[in-house]
Amino acid sequence: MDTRVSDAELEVMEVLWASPHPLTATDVAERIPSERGWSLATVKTMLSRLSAKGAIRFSEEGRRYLYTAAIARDSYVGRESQRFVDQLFGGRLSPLVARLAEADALDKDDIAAIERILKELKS
Amino acid sequence: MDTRVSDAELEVMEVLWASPHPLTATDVAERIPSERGWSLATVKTMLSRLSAKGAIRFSEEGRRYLYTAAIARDSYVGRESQRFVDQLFGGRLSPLVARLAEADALDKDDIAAIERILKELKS
DNA sequence: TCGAATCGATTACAGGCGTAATCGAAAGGA
DNA sequence: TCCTTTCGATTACGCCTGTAATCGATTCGA
Repeated sequence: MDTRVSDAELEVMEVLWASPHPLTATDVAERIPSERGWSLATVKTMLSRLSAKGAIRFSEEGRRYLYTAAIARDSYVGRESQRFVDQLFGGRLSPLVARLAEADALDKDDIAAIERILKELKS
Repeated sequence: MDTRVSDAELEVMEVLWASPHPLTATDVAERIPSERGWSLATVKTMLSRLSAKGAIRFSEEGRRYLYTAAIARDSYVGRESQRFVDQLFGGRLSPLVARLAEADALDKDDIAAIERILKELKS
């Protein structure tokens, strides 16, 4: 349903989403960007909490668990995006675009990509 | 700096941002959407916390305080938007647009508005 | 065989958040 | 002059988060 994950938990989700196959806790820890500076224990806590909230699943492989994401990145990100524009922009995307445009946060490529998407939409 | 406010606190900020003049705690409480169902005490807690984090200011009017936002909505929203696209879309807006487009979250008007903004940008 | 390493589970602990109730001081009404 | 109301400040309290340490069980290496 509307499972939400914290910022730190999201880091773990990204690792699982990026992997084509299930990962052990150690595997996950190894793939967490080192800037995070997490201990293995911390990663294990995240995995437990994510299991508890149903965002990931695991199967047992001997004494170890193999974790996989239980929700798709696309749908998670879609829900969060909707939520975001609802909360700050009354559900409309254009004010967000305007805000980022003013802040020079859009480069040529990004702009071109957006235009392509919109053109496609209208056809 | 990078003051962040919680969802509930944001509700209070919106009230202050929407008012052309300072408001007392009671004024704020009256303007909070009633679906929230907050008691006056809750609103006062929010005001204290927001003051503590520097998001709002107050001046004393007799025994009461008159509150005003200390940060502009525009800049707050700008920072949060940047943060959001950085976190979920690697800093690019187009994947967000794509995601919302797929979810049919864009209506004709919104699309037209976005196109206008982009056209303006390129000129 | 036996100590070391490793596993997931449990516990820890401070700070933030949502949602108030209570408190002492002041002001206002009768 | 009191009692009531109202103000901001302080306290409450349970859940979530970030960041682990510890524990009992198992496995692995020597």
